[in-house]
Amino acid sequence: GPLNPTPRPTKLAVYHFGWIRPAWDGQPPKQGIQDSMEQDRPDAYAPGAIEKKWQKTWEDLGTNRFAPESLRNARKPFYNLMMFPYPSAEGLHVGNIYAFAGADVHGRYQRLTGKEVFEPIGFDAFGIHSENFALKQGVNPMDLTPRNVANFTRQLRRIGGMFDWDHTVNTSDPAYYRWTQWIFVQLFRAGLAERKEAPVNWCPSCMTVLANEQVIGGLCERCETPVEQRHIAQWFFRITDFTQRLLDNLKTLDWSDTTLKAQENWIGRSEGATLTFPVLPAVEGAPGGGAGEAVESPHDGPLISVFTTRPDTVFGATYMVLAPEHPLVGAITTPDRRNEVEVYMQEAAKLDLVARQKVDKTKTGVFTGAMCLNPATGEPIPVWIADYVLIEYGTGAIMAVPGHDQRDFEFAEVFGLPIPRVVAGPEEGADTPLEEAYLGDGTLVNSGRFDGLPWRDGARAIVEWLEEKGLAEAKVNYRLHDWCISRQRYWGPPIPIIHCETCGPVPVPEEKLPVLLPRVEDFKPDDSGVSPLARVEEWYKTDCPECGGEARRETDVSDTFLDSSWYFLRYPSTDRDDVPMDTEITERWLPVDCYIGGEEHAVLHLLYARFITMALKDMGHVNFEEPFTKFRKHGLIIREGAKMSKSKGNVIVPDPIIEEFGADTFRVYLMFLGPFPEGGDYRDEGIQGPYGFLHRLFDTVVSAVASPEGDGPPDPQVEQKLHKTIKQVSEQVPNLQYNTAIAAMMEYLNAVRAGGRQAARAEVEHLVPLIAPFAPHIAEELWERLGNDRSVFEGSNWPAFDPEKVAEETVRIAVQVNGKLRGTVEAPAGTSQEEAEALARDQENVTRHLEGLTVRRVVFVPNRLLNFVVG
RNA sequence: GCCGGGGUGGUGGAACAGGCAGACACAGGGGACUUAAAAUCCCCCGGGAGCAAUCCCUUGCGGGUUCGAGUCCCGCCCCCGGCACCA
Repeated sequence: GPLNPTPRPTKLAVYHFGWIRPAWDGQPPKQGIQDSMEQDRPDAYAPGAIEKKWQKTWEDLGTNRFAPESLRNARKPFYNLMMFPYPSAEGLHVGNIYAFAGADVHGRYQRLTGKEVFEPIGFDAFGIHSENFALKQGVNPMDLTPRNVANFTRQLRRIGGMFDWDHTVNTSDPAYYRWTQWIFVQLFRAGLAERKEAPVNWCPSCMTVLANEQVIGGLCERCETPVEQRHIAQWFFRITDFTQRLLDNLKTLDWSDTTLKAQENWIGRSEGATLTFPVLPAVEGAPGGGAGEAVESPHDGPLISVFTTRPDTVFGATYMVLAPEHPLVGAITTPDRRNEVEVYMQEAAKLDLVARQKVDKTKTGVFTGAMCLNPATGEPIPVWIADYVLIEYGTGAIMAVPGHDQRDFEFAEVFGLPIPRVVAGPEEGADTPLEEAYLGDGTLVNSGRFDGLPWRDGARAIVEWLEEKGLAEAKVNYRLHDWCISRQRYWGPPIPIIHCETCGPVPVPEEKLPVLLPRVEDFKPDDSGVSPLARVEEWYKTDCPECGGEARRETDVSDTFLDSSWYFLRYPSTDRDDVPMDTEITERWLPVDCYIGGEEHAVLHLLYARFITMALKDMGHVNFEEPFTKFRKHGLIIREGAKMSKSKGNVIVPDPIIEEFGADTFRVYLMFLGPFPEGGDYRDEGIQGPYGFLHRLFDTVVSAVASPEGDGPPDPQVEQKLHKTIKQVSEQVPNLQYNTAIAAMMEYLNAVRAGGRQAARAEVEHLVPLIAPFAPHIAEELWERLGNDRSVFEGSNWPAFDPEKVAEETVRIAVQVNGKLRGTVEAPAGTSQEEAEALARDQENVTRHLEGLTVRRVVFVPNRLLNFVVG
């Protein structure tokens, strides 16, 4: 250690495996507070010095770095991925460290079991977040980002993760976004990227378009400003072409259940039918229509088609509703209603999404004057427009069944429309009045020849019946929309398209990539609906790659989520600048073996990454379609009852804590707070526990090495406990049950030191690799002091337990009388019921409770419990 | 409203597959060592009764199944996260 300085090692060109004894240059590092208190004790735990020493050793020897050849030839590859951070100006926060430490524990564990673990980290540096911060500070993001990245890198090294710094990515680096643009071009060529004018979510504060996924309850997810609707030409990725595959593949993934469920809900599959309602010609006076007879043939007027999940209720459809934006509104509105309809449409357009989507808002709407034929009843029904019908879902129009849809019920009540019953519950008849929409199970009533059918069968029969007339079609609808990737901002990869008046949108040829983002001092977005790049004429003026004529570059940049949708594909191939992915290396290392990240990305990032991977598979660029074999979410760190945030003032800055206690202690503490997948409650004093534990561990191992008694045999009971501990930790660590694994090691160390006894080396040496994933520096130091000349992480140092030693020799059997504990007996394992009963009856407290009572039954669970049932 | 997850000491949290509730740790109290501190070590630590042995109560609430329920079933209450006029 620092006390035995050895010559400075020469940097060895040996990567990853096969390095020789680590050495250190002997310069005493700057000491933390705890270190300085220990400076007069030669064998005291000095985390600051130990951590400096080992970080330098790992760095000098390239312990965690892969040479391209090592990547190519790996025999037991394990790709351990964690979600890369956005490099904020504030630096790493505790939440980042929690996530990275937890993922690093997993990677280090895998490595201790002999896997070759690739654990990269990078920076999600493009995006509105960085840009807004740069604007606020009046700095150019091109200057700010490298500073933040440098600071993050320093902090990341300090926490002792086994990151491969030779394979890092920065999404704002042209060497990276060149390939992000390449992906855009591939999608364009495959017909998966298209430009269309569409109503989009516009954040008036961020002054850009947001994807649906970035609108939370009608508010911008970033600044919580109410989102407006705008119509702009945008680039969309056709993720909806993959909907069913994205849904079906979920079954094949080893992911957290909650994450799978979130994806499933987001995709939002609904089964139902599209039904067609013919609009009746506007006739003066009474609207026609032969009552009682179903429509027999399609007619030549406009048709309104609706999507419904309840075609069985079509007999109860007493009116129709179109979304105010529905294209047919203008065509069908009768002249006398035109003014009122116009006014309503304008009102609806003005409302922002929050106001419009208020569920408890009183229903509003207006009659268009048009009538439709209900295809089932043949009755004319009025067509309304109302803002509770959304243009973006289904067909933008509904058949309203007030008896069996609560929203329709409320609307019908406001406007005095009829509310017939067409489904009757078990206790109900055809005429049972409706107090509210009836949504339960039941059979059809008031539905002509379908009366009496259970509603599911009725639905099928009615669709078949209407299908024959060409008025219905079974249909599956999804909630998922195409992914709008255009952003009218500066800090992102320019979309690699050139607009030519004669050729239309032309992709920038692959060999001309990247389209460099120019340095622009005035990058403030404005309300114009176009990117600040549209103000840089010398940049956007260009020639058409096809006809050579004058053309204009696309001035929008792409969504940050596109940057992060493929970064894991790039990491192993960063040695190649001629291709996005090295085929051989990609086949060897992907898909990712284990991905650990926050649940906040359960739908956005994970869905986009799956989509991009699927698209690349179809185009032949990769040979798998699901990028993450296994995904585990980590929890959140709570402090003072809330998620850490600057506004709540409950943020913990990690650097001073690492300075005072060391990264090892901090890591162990974070992992000990609570179950990793659930998170935990950060309490400042709590770090004392893990600190004391590592301290005792250090003292115990050092004294076992130094003292002559340390060479003696292990105490049999301690040894038994050791094997049980190895078993427990080996089962829990791979399942991310870190808190209980640490507790087990603490318990074991307490047993080793019980009564202040001298520990034997044989009792503690296996503890070192067990703690190594959590506290890698102290583990290396102790491993060295135990006389090993190679890293504890080299080879397969994870200890095995001896099943015979795990088996109990004596057991404690609980003795109950009528289920209440009245004593325990110690007996050899495997003691029979008769023997156990005899032992139990020897106990005074047991006999006292049996006295004068008849034992009716005895329940015996071998090695665990004996229960006398008396009465 | 719908879909997840949860409710256990002063606190964070343990508890295999229905079998000794409260592991491990923090905070608190007492002690050893020390001029003093740090570090380390030992003891106590859910509530109530009792000198004690011991007994009673206790896992959000109310029922149930069982020899036995924190764990399973039924009905509630509350908290957290996600989705939400999605037809």
